[in-house]
Amino acid sequence: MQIFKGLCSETKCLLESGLFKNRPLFLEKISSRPCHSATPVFSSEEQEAFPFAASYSATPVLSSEEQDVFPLAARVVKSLDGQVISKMSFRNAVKVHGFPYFIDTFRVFVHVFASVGMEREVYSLLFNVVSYYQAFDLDMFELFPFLLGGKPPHPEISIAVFDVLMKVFAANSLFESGLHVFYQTKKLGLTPSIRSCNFLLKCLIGKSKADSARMLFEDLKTHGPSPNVYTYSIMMNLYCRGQNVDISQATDILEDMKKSGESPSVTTYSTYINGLCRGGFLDIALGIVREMECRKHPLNSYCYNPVISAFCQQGHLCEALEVFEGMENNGISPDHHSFGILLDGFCKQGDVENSFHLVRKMLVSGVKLNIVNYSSLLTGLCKAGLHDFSLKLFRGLSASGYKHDMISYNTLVNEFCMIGDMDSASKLLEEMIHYGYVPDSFTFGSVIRGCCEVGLLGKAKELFNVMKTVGLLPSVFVWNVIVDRICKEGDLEQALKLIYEMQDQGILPNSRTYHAIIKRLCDEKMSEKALALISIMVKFGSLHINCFNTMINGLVKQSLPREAWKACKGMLGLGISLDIVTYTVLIKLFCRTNEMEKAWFLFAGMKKRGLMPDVVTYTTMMAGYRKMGDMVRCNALADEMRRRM
DNA sequence: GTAGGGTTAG
Repeated sequence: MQIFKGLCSETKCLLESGLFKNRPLFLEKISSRPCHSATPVFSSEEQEAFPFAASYSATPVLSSEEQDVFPLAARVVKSLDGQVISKMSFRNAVKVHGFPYFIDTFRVFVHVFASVGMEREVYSLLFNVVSYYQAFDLDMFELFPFLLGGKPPHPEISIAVFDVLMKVFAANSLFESGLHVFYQTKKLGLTPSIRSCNFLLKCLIGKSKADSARMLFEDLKTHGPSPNVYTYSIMMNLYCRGQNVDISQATDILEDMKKSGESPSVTTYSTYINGLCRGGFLDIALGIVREMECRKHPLNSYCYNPVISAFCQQGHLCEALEVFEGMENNGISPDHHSFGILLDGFCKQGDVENSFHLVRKMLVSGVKLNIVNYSSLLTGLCKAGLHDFSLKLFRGLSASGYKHDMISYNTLVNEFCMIGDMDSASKLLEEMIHYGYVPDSFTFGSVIRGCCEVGLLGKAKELFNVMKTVGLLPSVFVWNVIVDRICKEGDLEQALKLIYEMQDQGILPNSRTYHAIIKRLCDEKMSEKALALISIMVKFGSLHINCFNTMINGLVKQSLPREAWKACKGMLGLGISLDIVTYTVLIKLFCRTNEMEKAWFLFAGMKKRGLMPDVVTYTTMMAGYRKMGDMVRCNALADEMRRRM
């Protein structure tokens, strides 16, 4: 065993004999005896109990040769049960002996354990003292000089202590103190271990202290200890996670690694691949996976899962499945996440058949479905219109011992609200409250939208106020639902009033808010006002293509082709490309004016651009030809549509 | 206590 290294053979024999195992006696006595630095370490009974310790019994704990005492005391401590340390209450010991004395004893123990590499015990001791300092609001900065004890540092022991202290501070989110230990350790001419620095870095990032993390990382690169592959992977994760992916910074990490001679690991790559997928660079991500396959670089499910997820999010389930199967063909078994991602993808599309096929595969592979997977299935069944079956599954899960969570409840509540089945939604809502779940913004949003769907605007507004009363800030989604309903009911003035109100409450209207207004203005043939609103909005931020499509559609409906084209050009000028809806609206424009050649030109053009015409596009074209009496072309298009759909 | 991933609305 490593901790026996360097011990004399007699002592080693004694330790290995098991004679001194499970003897918490020593610590208990030490901590319960009022002891001064000059008091002998061992009582007479202890000298009997620990014969080998007797020869050191005259050595004071805090003598001038303190550091020589540590390894000796370590031999004694090793013979005790390590649990003693973790069970020891710093607070109680301080109560018994008083702070000034006990902290001295405590320092000795920390050093004793550090000197023999018993890091767990050092961690436990320091965790105790830091918790005490926190509870009594003491100055953490005292701990560093205190642990030094006013002496020159022992190179190995001090590093072992400060490394753990850094970790304890980091684990408790005491970052200033953690960084202080890092810089003070270096000031003493010592080098903290890169492991502890990595842990501090990871904790900083975990608590959104990105700036501090970056500063620490830069410090490590320039002044050491040199970052290792873990350090780079942690930093890679900073730039690749969450909503704000910074792919250029992430790519710089790879460059930094190259310069420093560190090779990216499969974790570094999988994190980068995740960032690429989240940042919208799916093709590059897939390219990296393929290259890793070609180069026989180690790959695992972490590399494939983000790619599968990104394809699912785009609704490209065929591609997602292809990657999933490709991964299996490469000898990498899909894990629970791989299945979960793909299952959710199928469910979001309401593809019950493929979902259940995958469920069977999961069961065959020995992967047990969890509540997350079942939540996906609940959604899938509802998306396929099988709400009753979804509810049955929901009930069956409870009967099988699964515990529903907020998400599974919210999923079903939301789906029932979406089809306006407010009775079923209310029953579930009551049930979830009965089981102790507090409706959150999502629950309220769903129910408010449900009420709006079925025309219960009064009830929706009531719930909207309840939300505010219980301290839930309605999100922009909830505001939009209300604004949308009010617009649909034709009360433009009230809708605009609400938009001011939401701004006053710090919620910025988004493209969807304005879409509701633009749609209403167009429906009321007030296209000029809608155009004016769009031009104002463009100045404030990017408008979703739906706003332009609704606008252009309104102009076409009002037979204002010139204005429609102008809006279309304006949209292109902003760098927004025409989508299937825009093409369809423009095709409708030409069909109305019997300009079928132009309509055909657009129809062919969209296909050339890779935009697949949908049912609306086909039927618009077909209606145009039928109006012209060209049944041959009309039927040809009907055949083509049947073939493609 | 040196690194990475999946579930709820328009």
